[in-house]
Amino acid sequence: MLDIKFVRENPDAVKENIKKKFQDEKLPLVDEAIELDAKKRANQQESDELKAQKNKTAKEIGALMAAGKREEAEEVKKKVKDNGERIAALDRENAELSEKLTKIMYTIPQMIDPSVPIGKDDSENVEIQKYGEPVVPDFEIPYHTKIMESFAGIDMEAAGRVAGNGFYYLLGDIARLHSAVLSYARDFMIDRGFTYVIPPFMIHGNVVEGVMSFPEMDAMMYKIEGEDLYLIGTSEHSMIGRFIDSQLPEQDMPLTLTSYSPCFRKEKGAHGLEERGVYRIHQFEKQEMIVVCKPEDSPFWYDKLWQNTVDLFRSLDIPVRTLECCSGDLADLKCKSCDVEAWSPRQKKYFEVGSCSNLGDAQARRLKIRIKGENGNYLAHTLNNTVVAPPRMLIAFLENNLKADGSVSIPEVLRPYMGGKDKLIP
RNA sequence: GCAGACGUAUCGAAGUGGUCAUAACGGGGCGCACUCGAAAUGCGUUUGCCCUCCGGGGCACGAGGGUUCGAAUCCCUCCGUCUGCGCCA
Repeated sequence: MLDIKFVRENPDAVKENIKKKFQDEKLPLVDEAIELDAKKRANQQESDELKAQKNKTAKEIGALMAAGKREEAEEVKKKVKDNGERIAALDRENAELSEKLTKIMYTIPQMIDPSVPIGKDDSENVEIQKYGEPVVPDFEIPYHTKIMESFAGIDMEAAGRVAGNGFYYLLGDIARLHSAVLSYARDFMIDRGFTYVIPPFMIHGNVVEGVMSFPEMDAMMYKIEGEDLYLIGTSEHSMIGRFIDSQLPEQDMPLTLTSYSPCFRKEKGAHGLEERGVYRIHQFEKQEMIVVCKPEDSPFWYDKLWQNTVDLFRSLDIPVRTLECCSGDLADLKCKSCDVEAWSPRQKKYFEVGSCSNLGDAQARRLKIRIKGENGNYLAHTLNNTVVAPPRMLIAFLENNLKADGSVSIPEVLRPYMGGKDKLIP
């Protein structure tokens, strides 16, 4: 979300930004917003003036009453020009204008970072880094559910009966591997100075509205019946929600947090052939990183964040590449983002395992997350990134560590979490 | 979940229809003075948002409504905290 002042003063830059994101249909919104804003300000001024008058008169009456001049007070009372209705009408109209304006402001995309490559859609995303050799072994890599089955590690059928499509039972070593990856990821981030957090897994509607757009909410969030509670789609929701309407002391910056949570998503929309198994599911677990920092520090943290994910995957012998989102593929609230993708030797291509975003001050403006500095307050910058999100991550893990004999080797860093085992044998 | 009490600044807290909102009183923080330095003492300072013709104006006493010329104060709804009881991993 942009600052309306910025839009007012730089309408051309805002329009240029919209064009860069190939959303020309949104161009008229800019002038609409400016018009609504002007109307709103004029209204507020009139309303404020009337209120000033009203306050003044009420005070006069008060002074007379206090002085015991009851009759004079009654006189002034009679003369009070009742502007109440006019004030109420103006305020009501302004509430409507504000609502309309906010809706538009939510729709106008964030200014993208100048470094973001221009492109229409994800086909024009740009590879910025590649680590490890994307090996294609000389034996066939089965579909990930088949690998899991060879260890008696998954029961999709029962999950379907019990909870429906999009759920899973993980069993035995595969389940242990799942927990091991999360524990390892947690410690990996703690070692890098992040504070471990377990947040609420359900949040109120107003927090949901603060952290995402309505269409997103509708497509993702599960609501608890009869309660003002939603299951979180990612811990980012409750992690950022924690700072709603707060002023953070400047000396505490940056806040570097790593949170664990289960994630629940409706995943409305098409499910392709490659999205079977545990690739796209209604429930998964995720270790996440969140940074709240001063505006000038957010580019530094952005690079640091996605690099963390790359380092983690490398330590597990999984080849990865990092793909920067081009302007057209960038979500409206983000000013820069990239996906970390892991190599799939079965599909012979990379697939997304993490997503790193710099939201700039967009979330902070919506949620009023400010930093209290020596020279006044200013909006914070917020960033988030996936550390690791199993069971999807296990797909990459199993495919890359599978040996010809059907065993799966356990990288050294993970062994302490797997009871010392160096390989899993079917 | 039930019952009672409470919600005012950085903390404790006063105010119960008008001159009481930067907001009494006290603590904390910061600055200054005294001191070789510190403690003690004294003086000063210590919210955020919106609009602005830069003179100023408006809003916020948990949140939202209502009564009134005027609400921290009276009424209604909701939220939260504490205490007791109940229930529970």
